[in-house]
Amino acid sequence: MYALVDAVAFYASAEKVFDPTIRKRPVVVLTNNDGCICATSPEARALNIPKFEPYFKLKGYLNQHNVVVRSSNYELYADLSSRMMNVIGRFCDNQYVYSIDESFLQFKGFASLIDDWHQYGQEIRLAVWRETKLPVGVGFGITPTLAKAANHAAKKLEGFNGVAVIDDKHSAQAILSRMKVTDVWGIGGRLGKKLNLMRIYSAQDLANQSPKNMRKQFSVVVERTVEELNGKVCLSWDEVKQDKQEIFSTRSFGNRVTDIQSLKSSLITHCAIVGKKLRQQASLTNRLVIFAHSSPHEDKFYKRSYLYDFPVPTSDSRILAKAVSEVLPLLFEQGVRFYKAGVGAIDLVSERYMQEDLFTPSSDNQKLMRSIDGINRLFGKGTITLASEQQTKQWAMKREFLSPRYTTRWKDIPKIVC
DNA sequence: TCTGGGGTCCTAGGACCC
DNA sequence: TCTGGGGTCCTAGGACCC
Repeated sequence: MYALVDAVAFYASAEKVFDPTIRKRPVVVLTNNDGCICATSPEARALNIPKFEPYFKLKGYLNQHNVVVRSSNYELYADLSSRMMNVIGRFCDNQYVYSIDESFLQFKGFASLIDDWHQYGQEIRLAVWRETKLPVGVGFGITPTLAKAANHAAKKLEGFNGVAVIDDKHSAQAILSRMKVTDVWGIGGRLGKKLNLMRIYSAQDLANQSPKNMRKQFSVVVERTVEELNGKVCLSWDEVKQDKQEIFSTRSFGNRVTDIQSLKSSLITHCAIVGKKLRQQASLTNRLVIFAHSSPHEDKFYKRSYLYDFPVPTSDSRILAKAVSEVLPLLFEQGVRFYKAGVGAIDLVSERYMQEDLFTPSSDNQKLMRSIDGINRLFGKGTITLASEQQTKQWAMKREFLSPRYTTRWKDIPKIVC
């Protein structure tokens, strides 16, 4: 048995944790640079506020309905996320944190101890609420895809109250026939349109298809989805939590960047982020993509990207940063108003199978990098950085409606006034 | 005044090689 | 009369997710 547990409108709910005055009000949270709306509380959803629309287009409507607007407060969300994940992790044999607000659970030995999954789901919800004040939905299923579907039902369909269980053909059919095909994990708008043309409208319609045929018409991914909807596990636990094949860090700038120093310091910050993520999954990269471009909404779109090949695969942030320094003059052009830049590690290999180069002595210093990761974990992000990250913060993002970092900064700690 | 997210994986098509 | 291979690598764009 698997479960998927995730938070209801996580960012919006996180904003409500330490601010009870907005608990009952519509809340929206914006993406980086206050660009788009990326989370809507149930009250905001009731006002038909769409997700991923540019904020400036909806400003008037939001004001008119007295909607609370917040910038993304990642420090807060990351901390609340780890608290939430800790609580959830107590309830299963195996937990895989799939994104900031959702985790898959696997039940092996635990399963024999549980006789009522519905009740167990409610226990999880209650524990998370009691300890973090975050509302979560719980879906149980005999495959990961069915757990996802149950989770959708738990939160979006009438009559489930936050928990849904798919443990046989019957319960699967009852839920899948009430779901649109595009509500299935992995089926988006484009595929949905094509499927509709084939008279496949509900999730159950999709489950009724022949997997072989779906592979022919679409891809392996759709084939596996159909199998999973029918209770056959295709995404084994190891596959669900597979290592990433590529790791990117990219960001649009708070203000357009026109000088080479700012571009450099942003790119090197991205290197540090990518390096850290590589080390987290014990991977090394053979090549780095480095890119920068102007706004796609501008008349003449400037875009350049370069591939940098390392003689020896690495996860050392300093070596990644050196690649940026080399490529930078080719990337930068005077007069361009840069809108976004980033780096991506592609062609990853496991640390375990690292192939040393006979002629290039390794300058990779795993121990140093691990120590830096440890110090930053202990004393906070940014305690130790590469010097070139620091040179300028001109490019930092815009966050006009930022709430306090209640749990990660002493000066922001909530005060109780009697 | 101007404003438009971030991340991952897959695929089709082209270039190139023998 | 008409016909012409197979593999690898790269890139851009598509698709999906939250």
